[in-house]
Amino acid sequence: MNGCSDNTGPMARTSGSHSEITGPRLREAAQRLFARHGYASVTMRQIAAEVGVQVGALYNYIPDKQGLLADLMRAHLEELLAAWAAEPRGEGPLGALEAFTRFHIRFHLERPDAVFIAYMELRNLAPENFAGIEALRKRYETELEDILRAGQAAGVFDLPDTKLATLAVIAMLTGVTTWYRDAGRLSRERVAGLYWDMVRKAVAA
Amino acid sequence: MNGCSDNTGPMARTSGSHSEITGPRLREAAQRLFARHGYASVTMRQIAAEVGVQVGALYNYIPDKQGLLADLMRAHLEELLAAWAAEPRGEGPLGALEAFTRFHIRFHLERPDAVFIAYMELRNLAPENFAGIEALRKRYETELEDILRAGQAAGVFDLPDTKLATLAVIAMLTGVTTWYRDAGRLSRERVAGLYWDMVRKAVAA
DNA sequence: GATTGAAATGAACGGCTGTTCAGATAACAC
DNA sequence: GTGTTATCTGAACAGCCGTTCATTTCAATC
Repeated sequence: MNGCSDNTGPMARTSGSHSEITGPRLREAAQRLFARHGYASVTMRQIAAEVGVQVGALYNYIPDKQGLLADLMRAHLEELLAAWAAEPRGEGPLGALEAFTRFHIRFHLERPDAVFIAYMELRNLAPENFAGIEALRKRYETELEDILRAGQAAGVFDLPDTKLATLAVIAMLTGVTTWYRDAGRLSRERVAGLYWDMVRKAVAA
Repeated sequence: MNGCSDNTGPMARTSGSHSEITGPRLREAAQRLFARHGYASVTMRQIAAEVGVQVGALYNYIPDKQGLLADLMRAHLEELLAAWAAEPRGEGPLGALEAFTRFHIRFHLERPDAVFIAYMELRNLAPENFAGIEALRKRYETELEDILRAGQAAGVFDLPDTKLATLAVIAMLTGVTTWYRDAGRLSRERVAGLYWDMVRKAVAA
């Protein structure tokens, strides 16, 4: 009689095994809430309510709140690196830079919550978690830096300081997540094209 | 016998009037702690300890924690607008854009804590505070947008979407605060120059 | 030297925090 | 139909949260 999402009465596992349901739902709820209100402001009870479960049940899936945050960030960054690794590049440094630009904007606009967390909650990571996650972030940065360096070496780009240019381009591109809305006047492809215009000109020789 | 900073014994006002000292010190401590650990993670007791005072004393200077955050952000943004209003502009849209670029980087690098708070703690503002502060932020954005629009009209810039270009440039410039360190290899002037090179090329006709 | 009032103390308030765990429940294996 | 095991409940824990306030302290004023 009680459906899976009918929590009007006391129960433990109402129908079928929930282990494969609750785990993902927990991560989705936490991601949404962390992005919306910030890690420190979100309580485990809020997350539990969103999942439709009591607080204690969450600890069947996570070691603690801090571990949950670290897992979310690590998963996001690893997905980012894997997706970029699988992304087709254009020809030469210019083609690679265009591929990176369009990929970065597309990937980030598809995961606003995960992006928000990855950029805003670094300071809430315990030191032992911070190191590994910062390393992943660095690896992604290096992907762009390599492209810029290759273009500089080939004389296609004019960048007096490759490292600074890397950070400037990434900051500019990531900024799109702070204002873009699906209901806005610009499509994602149009936005990516406009950003690519600016990036191309900014690094051009 | 008891110095001002000697808090080994019970006392209320050990020497001189503290009202003109404690207020600013409270704001400085809060700004530093909010920037470092995030608004939600910082407790009033931490702030009080930093000031060298008991918790209750803080409430002689602020209405509540939320009001403290709002005051810090409003003060920062008003200072930003006032400083830009007093900044000498170069000639024409290109000169104005260079002035804005160099001003933005200089101003932001001089106040890393305030900048961090202004960009990261917006979601921790109560709705009634958010509206006013968002309006100030918008006013600053408009300053850059006006420059770009003027340059576009004059044919000096080539910007298919002025609004998007505004947000892209601001994001790129503000990003400098996330990596710049005084002990690094680049001076602030050098950094501003390198960013100006990229901005100039990115918007160029 | 007595009075005043700003400023700080120290303790208290109710409520919320992350986390734990014994016990209840229901799906599954046999 | 019995036993096992994964899963969840419900309650509890100790501790911290923002905020308040009666009281104390002391520079300034008369």
